[in-house]
Amino acid sequence: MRVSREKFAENRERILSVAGVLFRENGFDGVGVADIMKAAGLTHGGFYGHFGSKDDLALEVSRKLIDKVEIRWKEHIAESPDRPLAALLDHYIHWRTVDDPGGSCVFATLIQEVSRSRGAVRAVFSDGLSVLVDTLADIVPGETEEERRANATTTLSSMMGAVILARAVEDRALAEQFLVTMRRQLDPESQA
Amino acid sequence: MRVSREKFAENRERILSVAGVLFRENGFDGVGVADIMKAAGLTHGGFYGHFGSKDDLALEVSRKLIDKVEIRWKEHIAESPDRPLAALLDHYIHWRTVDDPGGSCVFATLIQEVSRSRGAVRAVFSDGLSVLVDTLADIVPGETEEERRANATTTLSSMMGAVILARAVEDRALAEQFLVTMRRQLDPESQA
DNA sequence: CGATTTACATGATGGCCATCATATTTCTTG
DNA sequence: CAAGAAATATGATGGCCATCATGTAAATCG
Repeated sequence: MRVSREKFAENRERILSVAGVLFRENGFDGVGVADIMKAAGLTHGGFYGHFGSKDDLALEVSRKLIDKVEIRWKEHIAESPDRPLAALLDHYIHWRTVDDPGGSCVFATLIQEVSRSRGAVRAVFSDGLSVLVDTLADIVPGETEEERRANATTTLSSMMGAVILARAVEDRALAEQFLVTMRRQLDPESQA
Repeated sequence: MRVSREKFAENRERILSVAGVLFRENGFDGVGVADIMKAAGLTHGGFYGHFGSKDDLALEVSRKLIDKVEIRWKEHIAESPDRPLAALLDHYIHWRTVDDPGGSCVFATLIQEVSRSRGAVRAVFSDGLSVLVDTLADIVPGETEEERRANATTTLSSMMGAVILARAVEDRALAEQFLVTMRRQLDPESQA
């Protein structure tokens, strides 16, 4: 059954959106094309009218999710010109991030699987991380440009590391320690 | 063709060892039973004479690799009583760790995949992280016990985060930044 | 040394998955 | 409104994978 041009575009977007959630929740390898289409309210066969392959979808989803991270970070920074780092950290180091992987930062969910791969998806992730370092370098403390870049790389590793470990730990209190202590350490002056 | 009792035990160990490398390199889902057996110099059928299932193997490998991390950390600490944290960091935050995932820390390779799962493997990883926090709490700076534990959780997140991100980045210089700046930040006084 | 056990090899089996072929139904366009 | 285009559904297809069944040869034990 054919659908309207408009519905078609809507379906494509829904596939992308649903795939973004499922990939982050279960990994690229943990979700099948049929799962994605079902979650989008369609059947598996129609997939190839929208995308050339699952890899193509993964690439497009990756790009979209990474763009979203960059945009969201810049929004948080722009919205709190007086304490941009604090705003960003309050947003990122949060139970929401830990408890809802499907709606969270792609890097905190898929970076290890992507690091094992070669090809376009890995390149997109790599470039995305580089952009985040640049973004952080504008808001972290430091006397010189060099010092700020150094601070940006450690801050990025630390915030992502804390979320990744908090997710792995079953003891809720310990998970909270990962979040709270890191939040405090990365910007002690301006706590939420 | 039957093999001696001794050879049997050797084979079992080789399967465990080879699986440890392959799992870390490709993820649990990225390696098949046949791959593992082939790498161990055997054929796929014999696998079930050694292990009940692939999941059983994954659990046993996880335990072994986590024990190995704990033991290695304690060795490094014991071998450098004057600068235990520095010794540990020099060992962990290293190109070797980044470039040889198959021989490196299980957490730095598999923690995200495990975090998505439920069950025994996840519990083992969770407990393992807890032990590492305890271990770190004995060697990080801090006036009070509480302060040291806080410091331990952030240190653990940060060192693992740095290695994970360094692996994801294709630009070798940026990867080095992740390592070097984190190494310096976590124990500025005693650099290698 | 013979009988039996047993570790491994070979070769199914069934399930899942990415992809494709075809049919169907609805939109679009003239 | 009719004819063609096109989006999706249904239903293959072939590959991969975990697991199991059976055969075989070597080790163990009496």
